[in-house]
Amino acid sequence: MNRSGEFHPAFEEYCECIFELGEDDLNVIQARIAERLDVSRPAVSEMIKKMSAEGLVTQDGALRLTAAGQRLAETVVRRHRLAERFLTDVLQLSWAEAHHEAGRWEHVMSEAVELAMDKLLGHPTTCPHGNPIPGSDFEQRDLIALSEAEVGAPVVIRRITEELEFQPGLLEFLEAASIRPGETVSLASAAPDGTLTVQVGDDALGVAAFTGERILVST
Amino acid sequence: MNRSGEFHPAFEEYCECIFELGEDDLNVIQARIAERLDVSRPAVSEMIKKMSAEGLVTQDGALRLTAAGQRLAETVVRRHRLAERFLTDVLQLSWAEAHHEAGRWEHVMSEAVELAMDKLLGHPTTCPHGNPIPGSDFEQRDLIALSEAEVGAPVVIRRITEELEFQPGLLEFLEAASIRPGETVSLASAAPDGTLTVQVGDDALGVAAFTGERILVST
DNA sequence: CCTAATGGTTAGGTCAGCTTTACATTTGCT
DNA sequence: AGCAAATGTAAAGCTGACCTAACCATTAGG
Repeated sequence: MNRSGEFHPAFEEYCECIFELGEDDLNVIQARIAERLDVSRPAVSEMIKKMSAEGLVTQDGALRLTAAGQRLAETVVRRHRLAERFLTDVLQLSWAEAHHEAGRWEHVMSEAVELAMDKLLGHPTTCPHGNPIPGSDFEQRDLIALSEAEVGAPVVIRRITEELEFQPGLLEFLEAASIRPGETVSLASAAPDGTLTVQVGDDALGVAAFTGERILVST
Repeated sequence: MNRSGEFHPAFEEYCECIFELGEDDLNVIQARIAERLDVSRPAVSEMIKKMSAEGLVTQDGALRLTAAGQRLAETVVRRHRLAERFLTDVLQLSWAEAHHEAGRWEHVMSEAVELAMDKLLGHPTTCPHGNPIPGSDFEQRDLIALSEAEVGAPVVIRRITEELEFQPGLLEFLEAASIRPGETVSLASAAPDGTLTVQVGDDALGVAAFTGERILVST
């Protein structure tokens, strides 16, 4: 396996997870990693220890990726999101299929493939859900949560946060309802408990508070 | 991992190996598998026992794939060769890169990807080295070994046998020398020990006996 | 300020897929 | 037929990545 120096699916998976937790503005702690990767806390503890020994993370106070860890994480996330773009744009898979597939591809793509795919796709800056591709010339713009949008005002969907990809079936649901980057929608109403009613073309759609806070839009 | 019923990289690898040994008209025995997969004979013995229990192979007398084993093998080989085609034709990787990459992709591609890739590529019938893609409408034609060709007579390269892909560096060498399916070459001479001199355009190229016996051509 | 929940770690165990060493068979000649 | 080489298998052990049970440390609120 280990043909090219690095390459360690488990380390890659953990680095990616830490990276994405940071992206989602969540507390980067072992317990969160355990949840996302669906493994026990001891498993994470053990793994972090090994990664620490390998110089991928530090644990002085907070859990942080080292420069090497960051590099590895960005590589994996980049490959994941490029793969997703390829799978949806070229092979016409659905979001959900693409997401699962990419979760395996990311550990298997070589640098040559990464480069070739990037070129083939015309150097995309985001994955199909709008999350930025590390290393691309993605430009940050001011986004607000869908739940923060003004009722009645049109907004453009920009990004479905990585965290939502862990909600079973949600990607399929959002894709089917045309809640995807680039679509213009508006808030029909917001219930006191945070549940939203979103107007998508002629259709109204109920969106849970948790979800509404994790869909980013521009005004 | 195991989301879709089957999926067991090790079993896949062994089934594929058995399938390809058969393709190459070699004795399908554990010792050959051990060599090809670069593992110890006991490892193979153990694995075969498990695969036997899973109904993938039988061992009554000769080692044989069952119907289920054959199906799995064909799926993996099909994915491998489709991936190779994609990697060379679309992503412009070299043979050698494609071969290594495909060796990982084959275990990671879903059926959806397999179908989409097949369509994208226009239902190819062979991999870049000319080996047939299982499930495609590949048509067997009469081929002879390059070593059997008549000296001076032009022949068309059709197939670089799977066995040669295990010779380190050979794929790169052949590709660089334009020994690839579709090319017309001729035998300039054949030494008594079987070593060939092949005329490729304006260049002459020495080819080992072992290699010459495993490159198939049509007259 | 104390308790309950949350988070990290230790200890001990499992499982897959390997390894080496050793031994028992085949096979393939001459 | 006889013997060396080639092949299969048993035994014991390793490693990576996981698990549960149990325990301590920390945090957050009422």
